[in-house]
Amino acid sequence: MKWQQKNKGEKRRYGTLFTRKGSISTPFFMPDATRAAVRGVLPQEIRSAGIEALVVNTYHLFLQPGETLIARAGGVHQFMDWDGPILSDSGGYQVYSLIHRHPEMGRVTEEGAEFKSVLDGSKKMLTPERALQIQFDLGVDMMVVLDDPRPNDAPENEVLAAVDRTTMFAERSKKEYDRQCQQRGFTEATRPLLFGVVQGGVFPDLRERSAKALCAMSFDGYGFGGRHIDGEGNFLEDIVSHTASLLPDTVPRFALGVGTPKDIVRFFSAGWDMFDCVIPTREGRHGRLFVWKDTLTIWEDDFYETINITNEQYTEDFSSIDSTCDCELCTRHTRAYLRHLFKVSDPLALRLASLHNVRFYARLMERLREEKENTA
RNA sequence: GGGUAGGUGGCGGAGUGGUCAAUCGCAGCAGACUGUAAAUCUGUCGUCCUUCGGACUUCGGGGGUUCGAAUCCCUCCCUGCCCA
Repeated sequence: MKWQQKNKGEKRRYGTLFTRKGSISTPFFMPDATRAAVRGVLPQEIRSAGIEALVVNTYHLFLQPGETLIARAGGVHQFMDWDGPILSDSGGYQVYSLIHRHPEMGRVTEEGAEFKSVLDGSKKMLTPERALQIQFDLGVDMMVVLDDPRPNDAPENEVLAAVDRTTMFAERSKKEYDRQCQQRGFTEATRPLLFGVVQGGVFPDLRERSAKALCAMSFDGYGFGGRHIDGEGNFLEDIVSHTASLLPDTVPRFALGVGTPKDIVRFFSAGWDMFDCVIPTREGRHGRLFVWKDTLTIWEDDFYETINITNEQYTEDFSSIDSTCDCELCTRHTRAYLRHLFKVSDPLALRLASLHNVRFYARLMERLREEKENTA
């Protein structure tokens, strides 16, 4: 058993995920350490913020520095100094963000994803098998199969084809996974977890088709693939709930790339357990800070707000970013100081802001777990 | 003292008779960001008016030429560089 739910049968799920690097209470959030670093922040600081697991990226580490080097370094944990569980995304998102959004950057074929490297333009082939091999070389604890996400405005026939390709990729991935486990001598207790990713875009029947095919392969967990918002930014509540309902309730559900704090709460309420997103770090680097509205519970819609710290109004604001936050930034510095650090482009600004937002996300997950008695 | 290059919007710096309220960069102001091509990108950026629009005042100062001047002429002021 890799995941155990404490409140069986309920939609909002509280459980424990067991990985070979230890167990984690769900729901939980993983900051993205795409290139084996949570941009600008030390692993120790991430840990102190209450984060237990990270996400690294197969495609990016494959390109640089290469999985062989990381293997020689003793694996990605040792390489980046992170003891806790690490999940690697497969490069499937890059199929979407690089190839589908910029067709000149590559193409997806039946064989796999053919990328034009973002570093030097050279051709890089990522087959489902290769993606798995790389993840084994990285030495991560949770793996994701290569998938083929499509934009939500893609026509149904295109999404159907992507679903079937994702299914085919998943089959090959599973086969390669079993082969690798055997070859590397992993036991049931030491093997990394493998996640399949449900595609199907905005079409319920395609989500069903995808989930059904994947579930037949018995993955350790399933991901919500593609995007959960439409072109206007509306949350696709029905698709998110529907997709969760298609999955077995005995395994963890991973909402890939989710999301804003509000979206995470929505996903959780729809039955999802694991999250990762670039928002806390990227938006932190861009000067947007998450702040609690402390009179409200997280089940209400406006439980937080964001402030753009570079705005003029904070020039002489000597209060803390969030008086209820226990991060380095909030306990020791003022809004005016952080604004100043951004204005003079000091790297410290990026670090403090990222760390604060990560702490906000970690605290959000704590509150999701703590405030369960308030669930209706 | 002689020569020479120049003085343009907060700064740097284009433009050298109309299409110039004036390219562009920086700074400023605001917005975006969801499995990271992101310390990035977008908008705005003389003043005033509610606007896709309009009005007004600008290119060192003053005067002039012209239907029309940041651009041409005269004059004054100022700065850099070179020679004494």
